[in-house]
Amino acid sequence: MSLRMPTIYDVAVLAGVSAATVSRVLNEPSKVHSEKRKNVQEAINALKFIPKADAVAHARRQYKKIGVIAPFFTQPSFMQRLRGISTVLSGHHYELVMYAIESKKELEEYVDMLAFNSRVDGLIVLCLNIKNEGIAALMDAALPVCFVESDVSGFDSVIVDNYKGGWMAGAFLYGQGFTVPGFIGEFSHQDFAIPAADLRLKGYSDFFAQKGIQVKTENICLGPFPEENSNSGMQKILSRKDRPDCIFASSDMIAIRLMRIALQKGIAIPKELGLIGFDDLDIAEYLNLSTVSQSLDESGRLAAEMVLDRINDPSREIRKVTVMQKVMNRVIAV
Amino acid sequence: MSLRMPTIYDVAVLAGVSAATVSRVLNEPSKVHSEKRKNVQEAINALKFIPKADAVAHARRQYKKIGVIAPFFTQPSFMQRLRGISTVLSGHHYELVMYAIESKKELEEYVDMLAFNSRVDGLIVLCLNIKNEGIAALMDAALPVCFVESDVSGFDSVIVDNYKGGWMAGAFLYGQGFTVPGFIGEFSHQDFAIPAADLRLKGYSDFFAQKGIQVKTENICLGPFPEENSNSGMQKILSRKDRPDCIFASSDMIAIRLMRIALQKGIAIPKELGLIGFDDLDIAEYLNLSTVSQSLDESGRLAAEMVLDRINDPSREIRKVTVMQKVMNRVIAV
DNA sequence: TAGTTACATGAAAGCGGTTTCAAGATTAGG
DNA sequence: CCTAATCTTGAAACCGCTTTCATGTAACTA
Repeated sequence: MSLRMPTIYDVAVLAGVSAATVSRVLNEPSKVHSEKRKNVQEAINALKFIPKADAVAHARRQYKKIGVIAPFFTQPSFMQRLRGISTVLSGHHYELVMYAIESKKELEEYVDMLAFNSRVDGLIVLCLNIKNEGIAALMDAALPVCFVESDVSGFDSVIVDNYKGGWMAGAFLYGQGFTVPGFIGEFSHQDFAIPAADLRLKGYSDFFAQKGIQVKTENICLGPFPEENSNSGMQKILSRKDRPDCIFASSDMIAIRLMRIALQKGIAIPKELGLIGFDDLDIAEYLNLSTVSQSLDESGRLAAEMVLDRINDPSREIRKVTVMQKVMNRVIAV
Repeated sequence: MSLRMPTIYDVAVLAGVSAATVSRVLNEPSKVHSEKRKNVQEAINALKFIPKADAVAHARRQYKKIGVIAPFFTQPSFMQRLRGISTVLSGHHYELVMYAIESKKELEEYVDMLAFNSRVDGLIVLCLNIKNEGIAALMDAALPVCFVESDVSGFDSVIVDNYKGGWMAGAFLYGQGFTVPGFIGEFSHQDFAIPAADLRLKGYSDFFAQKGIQVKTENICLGPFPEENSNSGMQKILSRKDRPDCIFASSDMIAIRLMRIALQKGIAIPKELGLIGFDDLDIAEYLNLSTVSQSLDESGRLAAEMVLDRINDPSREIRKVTVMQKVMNRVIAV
């Protein structure tokens, strides 16, 4: 093990050229005479020279890093978005650095730091409610940012139409002949995260309202989950004589919980109970759960592409993309 | 928006001191006379100076970044490990950068790059089978590395005893009175990932063998999952007259799939069918699935701590930690 | 053949901090 | 009051590349 790794100067000396020339063969080989180029290459190989990413970044003021900030570990859906982001970034040789935030305070600190201390070339913000000061800081810093699930004026965003998603869930269940709608969901209790479930419920209710059907209060069950099992809200709703004949769960995680409870009670899905979730997590497909897909992977991909795009052209017009949603109708085969 | 962000030199000029002094008040305030220190602080505030992380890293040759390399998006368990890692790193102001690998080739490329081009201060390798050249490169680079789930000589590791885990699963089911053991699992088909399921099966079989019971071939169902639903291997096994009375699933994901199938068939768990998974994903608790916990969060935490430790003391002895496993006995309450 | 133009190259100036080292100013010790 | 030890400080080197700019050559025009 060599104590000191070779530098570009070592290569330059060995090849009998200047450091600038070595840099050129590394970055724009065509600009260097073929013969010299060959020498330099040999020197590079001989010394096993590999440019230090750090020094390159410093000189170019380009870090090749994109930050992703999100309350990662609260919902599995983030991971799926991350997958989409990761695919795009690694294809463009960008690093993905995770900032997992867990409190309002943390959020503010991270935003400030990311805005002003030159750590990343761009930022993707997932489902986070950044307040005005933070937004101003990001704007000031002229950092390329893409918001996912929130529409911040002056910034690119990937938008999820939760209201419409709820509407679609309603339409799906209604289309299957169900007429006594129920809802289970968990409203966000974190002040720094974007609330989504309530919008979904709104869309769902409005759909049924428009058909002259009301989603009754007693058929709405709000988390937090998991809770005590035996007398949980889900249990109770399903046990009632006049229980809803279908349920929209505001997320797949909640839906599979309900699914288990229902099956355990001997209630067949979807025969005796309509069920649709929201997200389309991998696990939904795995368990054959019908759900409203919000194209998680793709929303990640989109966000990553938008950030990369803006890095290349910081002055391009602001772009807002609404992600496609679709109902995944899956049959729980027997 | 200022076109140019203030540098340490701007601060120095404004405060009437040298850059070195500014650097000192930033890093070792006690070493600078209180009066000057006050001036400098004021200048810093006035200019809203924030040191560029990049420049600091370059000067200190310390990036404050730990890389985590793993086949992230293949198994949900990685995310839970990541959570443990993330907690520790953010507590120590280290960034977490994800390298998601998806092929053997990618693995080799990333390892080489991480070893020699100075991107990270340390590396955590999850469930990856790095071949000798790669190991040698890491060794050469003297990069602090911690392997999780593989024991590489000369490096710190967090080890999971999959054989023992399988054994424990067997003991659990046997302890509940089950005597016709079945197994479902998915053997790794990726040449770059650590195979775990087969070891678990081995431990499981050996436990029963030692009780004079054989895990019959026809009661073993190997993936890949998901497969065609109606005539899947899981379905078939559960439909047989002489079906096993208990099942060990090599991962929670597989277990919950089986759980759904069983409940749907009206087979009560654990009354009519014993079931235990492996991993203890969040979802296992959520669905009340009994499982062998491999302390995912903690294994992440441990790995992160070991890497940080070694960064601080590169010459400390190699450390191998075996992660605690325990059976989580959960009752699927009615 | 003289005058341009295009190409190839190296010196030197960044990038923005940290850290060593030596010197000057203070304080302490005798 | 003099010498030694301790504090404070700034100059300068350093981290390891990229990139601009000026210069020297070779290749093209007219």
